Amino acid sequence: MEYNYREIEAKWQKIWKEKQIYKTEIDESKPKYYVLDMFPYPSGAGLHVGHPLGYIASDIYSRYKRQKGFNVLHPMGYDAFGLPAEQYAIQTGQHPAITTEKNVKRYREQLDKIGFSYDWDREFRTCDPDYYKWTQWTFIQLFNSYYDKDADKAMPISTLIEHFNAQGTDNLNAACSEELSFSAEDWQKMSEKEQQNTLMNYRLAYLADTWVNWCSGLGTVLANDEVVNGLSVRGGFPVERKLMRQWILRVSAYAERLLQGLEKVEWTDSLKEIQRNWIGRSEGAAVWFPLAKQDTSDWKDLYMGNWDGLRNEPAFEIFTTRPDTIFGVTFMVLCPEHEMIPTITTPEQKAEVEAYVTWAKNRSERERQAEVKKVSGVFTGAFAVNPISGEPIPIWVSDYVLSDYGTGAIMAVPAHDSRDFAFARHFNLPIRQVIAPSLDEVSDPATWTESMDSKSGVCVNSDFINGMSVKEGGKAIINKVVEMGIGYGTVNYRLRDAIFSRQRYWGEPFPIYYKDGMPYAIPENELPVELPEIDKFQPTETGEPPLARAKDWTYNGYPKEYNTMPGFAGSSGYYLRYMDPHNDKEYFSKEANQYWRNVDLYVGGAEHATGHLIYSRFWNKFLFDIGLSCEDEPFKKLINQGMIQGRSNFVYRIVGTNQYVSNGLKGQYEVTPIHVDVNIVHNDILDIEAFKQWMPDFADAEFILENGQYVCGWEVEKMSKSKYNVQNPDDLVEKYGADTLRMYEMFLGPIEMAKPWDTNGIEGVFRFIKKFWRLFNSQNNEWSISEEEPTREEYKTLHKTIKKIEEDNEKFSFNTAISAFMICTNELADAKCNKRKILEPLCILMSAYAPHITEELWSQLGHADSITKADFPKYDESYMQETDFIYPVSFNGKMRLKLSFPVSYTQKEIEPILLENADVQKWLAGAAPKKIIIVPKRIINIVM
RNA sequence: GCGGAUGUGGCGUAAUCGGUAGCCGCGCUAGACUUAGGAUCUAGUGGUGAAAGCCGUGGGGGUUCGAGUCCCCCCAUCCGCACCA
Repeated sequence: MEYNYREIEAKWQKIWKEKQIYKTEIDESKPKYYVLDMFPYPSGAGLHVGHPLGYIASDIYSRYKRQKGFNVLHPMGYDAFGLPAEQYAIQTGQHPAITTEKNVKRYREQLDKIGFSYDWDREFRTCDPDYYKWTQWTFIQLFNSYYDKDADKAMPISTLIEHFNAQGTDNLNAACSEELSFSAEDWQKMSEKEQQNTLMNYRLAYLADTWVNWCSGLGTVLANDEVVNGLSVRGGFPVERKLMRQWILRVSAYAERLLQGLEKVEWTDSLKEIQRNWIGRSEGAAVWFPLAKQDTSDWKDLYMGNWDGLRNEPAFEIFTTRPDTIFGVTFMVLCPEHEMIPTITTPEQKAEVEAYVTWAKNRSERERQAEVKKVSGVFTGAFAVNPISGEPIPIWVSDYVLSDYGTGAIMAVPAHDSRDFAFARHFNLPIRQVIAPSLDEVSDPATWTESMDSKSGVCVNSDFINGMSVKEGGKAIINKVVEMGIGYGTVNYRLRDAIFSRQRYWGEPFPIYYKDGMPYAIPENELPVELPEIDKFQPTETGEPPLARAKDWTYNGYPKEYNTMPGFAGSSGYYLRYMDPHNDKEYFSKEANQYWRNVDLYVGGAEHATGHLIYSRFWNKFLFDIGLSCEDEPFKKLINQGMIQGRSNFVYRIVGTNQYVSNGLKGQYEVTPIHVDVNIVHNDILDIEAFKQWMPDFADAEFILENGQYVCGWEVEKMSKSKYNVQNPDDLVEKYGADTLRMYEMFLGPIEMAKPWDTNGIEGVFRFIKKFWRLFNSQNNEWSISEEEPTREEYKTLHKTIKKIEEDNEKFSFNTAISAFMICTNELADAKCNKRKILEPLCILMSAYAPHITEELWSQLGHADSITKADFPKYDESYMQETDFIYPVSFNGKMRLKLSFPVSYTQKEIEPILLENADVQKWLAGAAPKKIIIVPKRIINIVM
């Protein structure tokens, strides 16, 4: 029989489906292994060859683990809510559910053709009400929880209410938006609304006015990782800052645990580093700088409020990582959004400050980022007091201080901070050195060209901390401010709370209604809150989100929330749902979770480093805290597949003509390179007729050829439609079959490396597959298998391959494994080996890579059961043992010749034979060797 | 600017511990079969040289009997972050 991949692949895909060969159930008799691909968004464009790269790798590993006796969970589904479908709905009026359904279907068709071993019974989509019910349920749990820092976990909000009833805020150590202080009595006296408002300060899902990334082009708010260079990732619309009332998740409460958890997971260093940077832990001190009265100089007198209640008096809380430099503070800077600005600005400065604040607030994020180096700011006219030195310092406003990091106010130390330095130089503010390499190496800051940001050195000009190191000085200052009651050592994180509201239609509705302006959760037994039908997918005329268009969008007469949840809501806990996807009583059963626990291997792109991979870790940790998930890290091992780049081809048009010159001759003309469809170019040779028909412009093109051919130029670029370098997996499956595509994708190189896709190379893998087929079939394409006992050499080839494949599978080195299959096939073909005892185990080895052809051969070998049920062959060391070893003999480290010695020979036995050898003599040329190094079974080196 | 990664033939890549640099493919060259070849098979293929040989893993230094691999300095490319106090 001839190798007919179309027939074979269709046949087995059908049988696997009918027999539900990949259906997975809990099986306590086997160890579990959970392999997951990152949740795909089914886009309208379908898959290109870059997408399945990770899927193929995870599929190979899943199949391998099954062969090794594991019960493997390998599911797939769709992250189906999202902006593209909704944008399309806005343009065309077509419901996003219809678009999504269509795209999902296309994705599924493409995936099915590649022969993946997913358990499709577990498939779900984030837009299924059966699934988003649990997204909403989790939101309610977050809403009803707060973070207790002493217990270091989430706790029910009812516990917090008990605490308030008993002792107010005394002894409370909870994550919050703002430090509050009230007694039990105060609490009890509050109205329900006031109490609800107070609780909002602590909830893990809370409602607050916040500065957001507003994208008017999309009509919604975006997360930080959805904005790049001030433009939306989807659509590329400009993004501005806007103050809006939003749902927010208190992710920051988990910052430390998110950081610590990275120690426990096997991710790449670079990915962990990206997360560490994103979390951005920095140790330092919080210090209150009191506002000064005018026209006095003693600071206790200057200070308008009383000493003890500094926290609540007119004072500015600042955060600094360099408390050791506090004697070098010469001014203070507030962010333009700082609430104290209107109160402290003096009448003379009012107009100027207001103008600056207005300008700064209205600037787009893009403008601000583009002009980071440009110094701007304004003096408020007010002074603060340095509480340690007692000096008055001017208070400035500048947008180099950010409102959402620290407290939006800083103590400026221009001598030791480059940004403060630039600001001081620009506005001519004093610069005072307080850190020097040593006590006698003080210099005049007026002569400096940059600040001294280094953390090594000693404190100078710093009163009681003079001579101390940066570290000691910092500690001393923290002790001092604690003693004075005006500060404390603390840790700040760059990680911000996640804004969770989107002003869009195509997302999960919030299970929330409003009573007296306060949000309340809809009872859990009434979930899901289903997405309503609306007439148009646009905001209302009054600017409300699309859900405001829904008829009767109320709960017991109270209005429901108009916002929907963001894209990351549904993808934050999906891996847990796969464990028990059809459960309508709970998110997932305890039993399923106890068995499957967490994802052992997660495969996907590095682009999710700061989005999905932070949010889902947060989500999982919360579910861990409330006793749902039994593991606090969701993804044990993670592999980032490298991007597949496109390989573009070019033709060169001579400027001003319709003449095209071949690549080798283009230097002689002035030319414009033009992208040409890679599908009409073969091995860089242009199909001229196809080119002429490709576009009307080229119909009467003329060519200047070299050696009778038109040679195209090429370049590695992003794979994109506009560059005509997109490769579609369907076309390749059609032309070569899924097994060849799977193997070629893996053969390209290490999985985590970015590499260009070059379709030319696929022929080599196709040839290999056909050669592999011919091991089982004679030259006349007749099935031909011998039952003869293999030779020792044949066994050696097999067992060498078993060993190599096992090692390579374990380390995800699939490219080298395929090379091993090729070597094995070449050796067996050379030996004309068609023996069952060799080919059967080889089939099993290769079935993880090429499931269709091996299943077909397996069945022809007479097996009734699927090859997917076969065990991984056992490696037998004894076939590797050799009596002789061929030593490379080098002179001064350069390999010159090879000599065979019995492996049992020692240095003493080898040396005399070696020195007598004629070739060795020739190389020695009469000289006596200084030293002879013999590493057993490795190398001989003669030093001359 | 900071952090991370990567540099090996014309191309994708390979090389457990420091031990034969270039495995496996693509492409290319020659040949066989063929009406034909973008099919198949065989042989060759890092550079240079007639050959012996010499030179070769981004560049420069070092350690070593021996360095693609370890150490120091530099260069290039890619990715991430970027007023984070």
